[in-house]
Amino acid sequence: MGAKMLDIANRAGTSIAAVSVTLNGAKSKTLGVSPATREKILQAAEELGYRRNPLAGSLATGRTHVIGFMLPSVEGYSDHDPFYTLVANGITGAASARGYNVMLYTATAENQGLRAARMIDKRIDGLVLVSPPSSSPIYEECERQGIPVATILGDDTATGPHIKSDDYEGGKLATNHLLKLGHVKIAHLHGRFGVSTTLPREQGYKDAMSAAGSSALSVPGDFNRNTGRESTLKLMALPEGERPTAIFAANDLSAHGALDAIRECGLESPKDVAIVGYDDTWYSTVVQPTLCSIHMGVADLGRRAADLLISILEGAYIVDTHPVLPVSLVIRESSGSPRV
Amino acid sequence: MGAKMLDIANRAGTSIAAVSVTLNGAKSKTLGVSPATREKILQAAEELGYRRNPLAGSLATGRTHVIGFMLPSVEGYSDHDPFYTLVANGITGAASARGYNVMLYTATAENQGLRAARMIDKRIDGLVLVSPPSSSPIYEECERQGIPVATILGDDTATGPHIKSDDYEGGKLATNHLLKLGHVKIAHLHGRFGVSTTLPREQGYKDAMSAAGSSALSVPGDFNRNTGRESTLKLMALPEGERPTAIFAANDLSAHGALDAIRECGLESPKDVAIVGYDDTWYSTVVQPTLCSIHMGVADLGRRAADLLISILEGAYIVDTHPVLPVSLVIRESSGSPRV
DNA sequence: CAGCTTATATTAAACGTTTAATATTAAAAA
DNA sequence: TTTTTAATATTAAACGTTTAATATAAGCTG
Repeated sequence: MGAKMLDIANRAGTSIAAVSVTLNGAKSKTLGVSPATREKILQAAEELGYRRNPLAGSLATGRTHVIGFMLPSVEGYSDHDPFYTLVANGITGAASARGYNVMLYTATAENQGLRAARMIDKRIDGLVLVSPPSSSPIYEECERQGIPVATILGDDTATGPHIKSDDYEGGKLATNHLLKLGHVKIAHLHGRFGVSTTLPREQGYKDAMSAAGSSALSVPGDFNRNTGRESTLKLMALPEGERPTAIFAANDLSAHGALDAIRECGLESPKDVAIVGYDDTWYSTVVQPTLCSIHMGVADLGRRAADLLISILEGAYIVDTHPVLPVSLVIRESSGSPRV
Repeated sequence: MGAKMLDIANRAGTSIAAVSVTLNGAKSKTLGVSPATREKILQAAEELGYRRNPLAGSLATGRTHVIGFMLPSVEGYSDHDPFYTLVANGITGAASARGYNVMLYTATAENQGLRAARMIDKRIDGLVLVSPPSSSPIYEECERQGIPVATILGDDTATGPHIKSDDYEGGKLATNHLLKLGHVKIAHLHGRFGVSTTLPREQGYKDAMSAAGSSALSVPGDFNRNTGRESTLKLMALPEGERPTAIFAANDLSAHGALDAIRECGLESPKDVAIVGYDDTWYSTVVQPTLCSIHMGVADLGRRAADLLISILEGAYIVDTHPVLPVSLVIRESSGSPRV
């Protein structure tokens, strides 16, 4: 139906090769096109309303100009978390700015292995993974297929590029904020073990505490609301004097659970207990009191990952394949700080 | 690198055509393969670890087995709304169950027209659009390219399949719930005009009110939190006796704004004003009080759209191209109803 | 057994690009 | 003028499938 290169070549009175080189960047070392023919070809293309067929191009070059984006399979959780929408937007934005398309995959129990392999087969040039399980078979599969993988927020044991947020600094930032507000007994509601962000955030907290001469108190958490609530209930049950007056939670969701617990105990935040969360998710502004949180530019993670991946695909020399993106403190009601 | 059909043909001592027919469904009318050769081919494929190259297949057939999914461009809004993640999950789920992949696009101001066309070019078999502007150039472009478009929650003027939720019934359901709780003065915070869900929801509200012999009162809204807040402030300023004791908001976000306003007036929900929202978004459970809302199975919208689209692509006879998915009422604190 | 039909196979032409290997022409150098 | 180099072009072979058009052999029918 649509015009193809042959049609253009015929109309312009040239060869297909000249058309190919003219219409796309000259890849050939030995082929030059004179300004005159170039002009004829461009005009013919214009007149015929030529549209390149990317499929044919991909078959010939082995490059699809498509990168994959695999959503993790945290059942009934990823579903509702705005986090991934943000990452997705970052990825599609950066990709489309560089002329790439994005293929969306959802990881499920079955497709962790072979299914994924089949889906990926030759269809994408590279893959972006978000906080994958540390030993996903997808890595091997991509290596076999020669597809670079950029990982966001996973273990950085992987060979490919790895984008993460400065969790250690975030932990410090949150803790120092509470310390500066005069709190001494600050508890930390830590994240799920096995998730790469958990330890650095806790370490930042510990270092800030010991630098201030306060003793640290970490309590169990797993990033979920209810676990945050339960751990906080235990904290609130501590005898007066030992009870923390502030809590730094490893994410907003568990901070939210902490707020539940505080309310249940007849206490009030930030008056009785100050809270700082982590992620600055959208619901930080929905919760009552609004949640003071560490912001980590989620969309930037996606943008950066896509950008890095594409640079690698295009053979650029990469200075830093393991960037650590900066975090910032977003002050809201729950920390009891006067707005700055 | 990997084995191709030619390699299999050589090893099995047959022709490429036999391999193609054996390994994929027999499309040819005139080609049969005996059980014996079939077996040889399958074994050779197994031994060589054959993987089909979908690109080459697509080039030959003109079918990619990829459907597109375009996120709308509502700046700074779609970013944060878990709604689209749910839709996306529904789509990828249904697509992958039927052997299709999903290409993710983000609509932006520039790519509404030509950019989108370029991106789509030959890469996808069909497209799913979510609440697109009623006269998007994308429709024309897809028509030109012969690509069917399934629309979720848009105007159903489009020729293609259209999946929507039963907004009229939802409006009725919400209103009847409040009526049954004894409310007489119930206001409706309507949605943005021009969005297809706005009018039916309002009509359902009006019909339920008039059936109950109450008079309707619709106030301006646009699905946003602050507008919901402002309209509600005006409602609360009405003289006692005229002030509504309940509000049905066209979505959860504006319901949330209504809660803001109620709190600002020193009132309390549900004690002073009962609220029912719409969408049953994730933050319905985050807000205080938790938000009674109409649930519309967002993931189902995506699932159904993908399913319908693929059926059309595969030439199935479609009974209902404009399904209306059922809604349900999710009772939570803000309506002041005892849990059922 | 000639003449059909059916089952089973192969050939070769697409699909629309890219690009290495040549070929031709023109300009510069000797 | 002849030779060398550079610029500009074409040819044709990939890339890996699908499928229409044939071909061959075997099994029936009368």
